[in-house]
Amino acid sequence: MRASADDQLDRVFHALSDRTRRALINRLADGPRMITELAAPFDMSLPAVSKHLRVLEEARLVDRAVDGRVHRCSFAPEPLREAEQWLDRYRSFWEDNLEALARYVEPKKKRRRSNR
Amino acid sequence: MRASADDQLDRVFHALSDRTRRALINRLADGPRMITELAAPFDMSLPAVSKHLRVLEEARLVDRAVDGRVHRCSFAPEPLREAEQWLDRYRSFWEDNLEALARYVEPKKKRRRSNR
DNA sequence: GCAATATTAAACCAAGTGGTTTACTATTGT
DNA sequence: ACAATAGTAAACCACTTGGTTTAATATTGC
Repeated sequence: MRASADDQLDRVFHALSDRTRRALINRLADGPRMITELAAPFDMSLPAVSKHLRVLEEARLVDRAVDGRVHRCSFAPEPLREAEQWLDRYRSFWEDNLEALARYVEPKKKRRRSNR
Repeated sequence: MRASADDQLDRVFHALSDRTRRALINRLADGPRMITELAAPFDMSLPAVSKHLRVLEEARLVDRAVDGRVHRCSFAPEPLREAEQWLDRYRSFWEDNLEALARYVEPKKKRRRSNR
């Protein structure tokens, strides 16, 4: 029943690929919230938000503590670190671009990593 | 016809949510490749890979230069920077976790950002 | 000219997505 | 006991996804 690292990255990036879910993360980063609270600002039904939260939970980006009839959701940042680690392998590429831009507007520094 | 920043993030994270597409990016990071070359290691049909490349192109993660019958694809890193910038707003959260772990295994440094 | 090569197009399919509405369950306050 | 509240479940829908296979198009080498 081994969930591969690829499975986990699939789930995390998928979870992040919807703006409603990104907004939910953003609100949760301010602190735990019950589901009705979380859903309030969104122009969609409560079950719709509930499903989005489930996707976030499956990606382990959200934890849920049930207390009576209230489900209190909290932000679980760890998977974002995994996503960031994947991106990090390509950081030098886009940083090169920034450097290229810097060279263009302010041609002072010397280039690094010109071999591509 | 304004493509919002959210649209772009939707497309990029969606593009990254499939391991085949992540693997394609990984190969392209070694340098431009024609499509047949790119498709070779994958256990799927050429049209399937072609579709994945289209998804990557729509997310602007891949550029294509057509030269005769050969389409040469190259890695376009810029959108990864945008994705990383989104993630960056939450970096302190998972770095806190690393600090917590560090404190646990090697309880020497003092804590920062304990207020959550 | 013609066969081989590189690639997309089109039609199809099963499964998944993102939303709805209408129940339903469980808990709480009075 | 009962009404209100918090949330999920289930059924449904249109659309998308990720794959297939079978054309079709364009270019190249001989």
